Amino acid sequence: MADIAEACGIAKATMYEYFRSKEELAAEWSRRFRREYEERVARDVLVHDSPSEKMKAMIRLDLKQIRTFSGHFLTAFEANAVFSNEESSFLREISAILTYHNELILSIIEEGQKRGEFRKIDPKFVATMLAGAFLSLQRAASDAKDSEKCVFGQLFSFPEEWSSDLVIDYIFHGIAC
Amino acid sequence: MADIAEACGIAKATMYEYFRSKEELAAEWSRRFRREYEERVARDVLVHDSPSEKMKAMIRLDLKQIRTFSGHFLTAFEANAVFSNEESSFLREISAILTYHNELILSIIEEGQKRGEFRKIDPKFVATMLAGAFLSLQRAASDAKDSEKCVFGQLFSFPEEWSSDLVIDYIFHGIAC
Amino acid sequence: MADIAEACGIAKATMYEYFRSKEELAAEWSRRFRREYEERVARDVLVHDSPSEKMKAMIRLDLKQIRTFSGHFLTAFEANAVFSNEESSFLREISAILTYHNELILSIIEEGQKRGEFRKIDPKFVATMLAGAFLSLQRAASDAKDSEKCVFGQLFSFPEEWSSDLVIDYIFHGIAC
Amino acid sequence: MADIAEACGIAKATMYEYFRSKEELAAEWSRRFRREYEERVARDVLVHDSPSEKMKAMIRLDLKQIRTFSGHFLTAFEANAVFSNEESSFLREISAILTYHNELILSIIEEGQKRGEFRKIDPKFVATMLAGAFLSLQRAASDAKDSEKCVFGQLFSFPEEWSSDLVIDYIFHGIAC
DNA sequence: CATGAATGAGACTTCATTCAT
DNA sequence: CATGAATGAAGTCTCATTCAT
Repeated sequence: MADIAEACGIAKATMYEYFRSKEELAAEWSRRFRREYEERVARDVLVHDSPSEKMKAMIRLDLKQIRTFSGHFLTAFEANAVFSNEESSFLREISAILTYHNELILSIIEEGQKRGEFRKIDPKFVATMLAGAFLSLQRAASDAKDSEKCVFGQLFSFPEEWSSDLVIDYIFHGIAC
Repeated sequence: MADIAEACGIAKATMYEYFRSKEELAAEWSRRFRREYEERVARDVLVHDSPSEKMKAMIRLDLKQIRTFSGHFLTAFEANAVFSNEESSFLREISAILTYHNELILSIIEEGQKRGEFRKIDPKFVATMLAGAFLSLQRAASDAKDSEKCVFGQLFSFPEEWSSDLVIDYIFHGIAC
Repeated sequence: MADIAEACGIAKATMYEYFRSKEELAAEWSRRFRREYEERVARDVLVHDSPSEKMKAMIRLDLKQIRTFSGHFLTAFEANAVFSNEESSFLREISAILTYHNELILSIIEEGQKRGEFRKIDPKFVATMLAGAFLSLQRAASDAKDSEKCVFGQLFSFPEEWSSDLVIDYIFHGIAC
Repeated sequence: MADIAEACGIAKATMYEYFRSKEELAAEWSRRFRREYEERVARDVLVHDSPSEKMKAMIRLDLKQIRTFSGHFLTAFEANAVFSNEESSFLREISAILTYHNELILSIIEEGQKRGEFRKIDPKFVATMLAGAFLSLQRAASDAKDSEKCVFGQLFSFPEEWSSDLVIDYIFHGIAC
């Protein structure tokens, strides 16, 4: 709280005028991110008809998100490890974000399998793989920005060449020839 | 520190006979994990000749690790977000683990591309994707164990069916038909 | 201060237009209570000639006060324990209320002893006893209103039957046959 | 907590080695006081047969307590006003002390009325009166010790002459001739 | 070697108070 | 005159760490 207050140029006490607690601040941050993300999905992803197109659109959206707000999904993911109180409105929001993302992937995969566009792999497994891919890219992007907190950055830094086309190609066709 | 001491059945103060600080304890834990992992890689992965076989062996090893010590890679990954002091011996070790893992993948991929076994994709990108995949599986495994701290677990729980063959198939051939 | 402002339907800051500080607000509240009490004493108590009648009138007045504004004397009494800053205008006022009450009792008792209406007991002691009696009744009345904060209320609740006649009889003749 | 720590010559943090919270510290203090008081009552009061003697013994005990530990009953009484959280182990203890004291008085009075030693006055009322008397004496004693926090002390200071005989006489026979 | 006891530094939070508008 | 917004000071509590025994 002290660090955030200082970064905002206000006093610690001032933060409590806007958020009841640290918990509530984090929850509100998550809530806004989720709402914004859901709107974008509705606008950019769900408008497509073909599951393959939906999948590609989602990958493009996620990559754009990652480049713009590097850290959101990542923090959401990690927050789970740091906060583990019961009855945490923050954790509940975090959970809602990840659940939403997973179910989105799930529904796309399942529809794609029905239509014969995707192979028959356990869709939950695919969703897990994709979530991991985005998480890792996110991490790379975040390291690129803040080289002090860097782990992956020493090796990779999410360069421009890692376009959505590259990601789509990898996810659709794997590494084998 | 109190929790660890209790779990070990010793007094908090006793821990400082063996480790200079919490930081150093974590660093030592990472160090041992890395050494052990490197030994296994030498024994199980590097013995293979073909890059494809090496890759498959590595996937099998990582999955076994995940099922056995669910939490190590994950914690390593997340630790980066929690600890961000400069001059942290722990962070340096964490970084060493991830760097080792990445360079292992890198070298396998590059060799495989030379031999024509893998497609020409930026090997750093592939390493990032693979790291993400393992991370996500790890998370699923960890959620499966402790359903209270669960995020992904509400959907996925790393079932037995997610065999190394499934992971290999996905990574080698992607989701497209 | 926030609670009081809300109860008054004004902003916290507005309170500082009328009172320099929380301290001063409390002091003014005490001052008004004391003035009002002194007026009532002049009107209802001092008009009597006989000390016994004065004493009875005072008991009746105090009981009425207790039933009407349960909490004033009590708060005055307890405030002493909570606020203990030196140089407190509030404490000085509180002290003035209790001092006034004590000296009133004192003068009645002393006159009553001169006239042979009361036994020869240290009048200061009697004043202390009477103050305690009123305090305890006040507490009972306050508990009766707010049973959540109740301590005595679990046993006693200041019922209607505890009339001024009962109090007068007890104070005049004690418990012995 | 800071004040108590300083008075004990230890660090604030050290207090939390012995008491889980401020609340628990207060509760433990109350608990010990109550146990000690109950033991004394069993030893000095309940051994008597006649209710009058019991009453006198209790008055003597309370006065001795007041002179020795000035502040306990008083603080117990006032604590009720300061702490008003639900689920407060402290408040529960405080309540237990006052309830114990009240029920002791009640039982003595009722027995005394049966045996014809006391007049027929509502015993709950008498208990309330007596509690008030002790409270007021306690306050006087406390003021006498700490003249800075003094309210009553400006008038009264619980002199030696206020013996238990004086209190007994007053409570048994009142102020009238 | 092991530890009970102690603690400094810092975390989150509250509240009376101020001040520009 | 009234107030929304801001805050310093203080309060309760935690935790990694130290040290005498």
